[in-house]
Amino acid sequence: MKSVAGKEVTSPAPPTAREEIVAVLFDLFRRAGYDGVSLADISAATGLGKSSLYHHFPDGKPDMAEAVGAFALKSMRENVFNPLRGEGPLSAKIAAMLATADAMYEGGAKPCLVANMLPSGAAAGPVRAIIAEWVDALAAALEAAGVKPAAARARAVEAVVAIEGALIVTQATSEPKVFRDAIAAARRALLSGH
Amino acid sequence: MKSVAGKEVTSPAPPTAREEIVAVLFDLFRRAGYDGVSLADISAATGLGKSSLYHHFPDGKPDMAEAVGAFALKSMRENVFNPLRGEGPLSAKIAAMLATADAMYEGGAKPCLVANMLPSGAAAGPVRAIIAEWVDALAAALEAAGVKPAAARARAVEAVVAIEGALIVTQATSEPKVFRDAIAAARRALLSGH
DNA sequence: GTCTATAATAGGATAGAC
DNA sequence: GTCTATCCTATTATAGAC
Repeated sequence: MKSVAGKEVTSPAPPTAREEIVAVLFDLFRRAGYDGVSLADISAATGLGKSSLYHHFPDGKPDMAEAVGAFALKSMRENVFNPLRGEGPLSAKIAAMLATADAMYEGGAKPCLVANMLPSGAAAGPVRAIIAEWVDALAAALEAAGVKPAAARARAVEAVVAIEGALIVTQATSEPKVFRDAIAAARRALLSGH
Repeated sequence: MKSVAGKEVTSPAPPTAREEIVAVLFDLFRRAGYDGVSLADISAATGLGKSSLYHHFPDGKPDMAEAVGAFALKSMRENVFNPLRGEGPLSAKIAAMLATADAMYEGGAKPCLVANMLPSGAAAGPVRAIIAEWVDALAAALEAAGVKPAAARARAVEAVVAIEGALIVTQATSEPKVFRDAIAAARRALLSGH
């Protein structure tokens, strides 16, 4: 059993050492941002010396950020985006997505990697992809349930915006209720008319 | 004429040197976050040597962050929160607030200081106050227009969440439409029933 | 109030042994 | 694959002249 992004998942293959390290890096970068994490921090959190880190990530910190971005994107695809594309009623798919998101962000207690990587510009590709694919997957699910493309896209954007905004406001205020309410509001907005 | 937070404002008194510096610091910190800005960056942006900076901010970078936080809070109070508390119809107050916010964030092109200061924890007091007072001011305006306290607060939080989230998503996607749509949606949500 | 010069430290990165 | 030791640079901060 491995703990990834705050959600327990089972792995088809035993995780490599590198994957274990990346999970630790993910936690560091999403909490403090790229510029807020030093190699000393990483060394302490992983228990590895700097040279060991350079063995796994030859290009150093930027390399680590890319690995974390790819890890986060893969994790979002598997746990959040793909379930939206499956069969079944829209309400079930939305409920599954929101439950997973709630778990990943630990009810708003943990910030979003996307938000905290933005100022540095590190791993910009995966960061952009996470948002873009989230919107795409949501819009596709709404369309599959009969919502017109333009409206589906608008609702999808609004939902992702609400979740990202709620994470910022929850971090700023330490009020988990803000995140809970945002999840509930997103569910209502996404399912209105179903 | 001075340019502050992207919005032209007139000052009752001539701005002190320190205030001019803080305006530059504000721009740096909100773009790159506390950890993404070095004294060398600040020296280059202000044209001042490091010793001059320590003359104005004896405690160094944390001192600068506090000054920027206080500046941002003051700016938000004067330009965003206070207008919400005045007389007049709700629609006018909301319109004024959204127009000012749109100008300050330059249509979503510039990020929010709050979001980018969060990971470091610098200036946490002012950062928290900006969000809390924004919600309070909005809720008060809604209540003054007859909305029940609980509903007013919920709508106020949703509006601030939508704006903060739209700034994140706009930064991530470089799609200014996301921010424009969020402003429009916030206006509709805040005025529903008026 | 600003400058030049200088510390002192932290940060990122590498070499080479095991 | 990990370690110790080392290197170089950036970064923060201070001293003292003007």
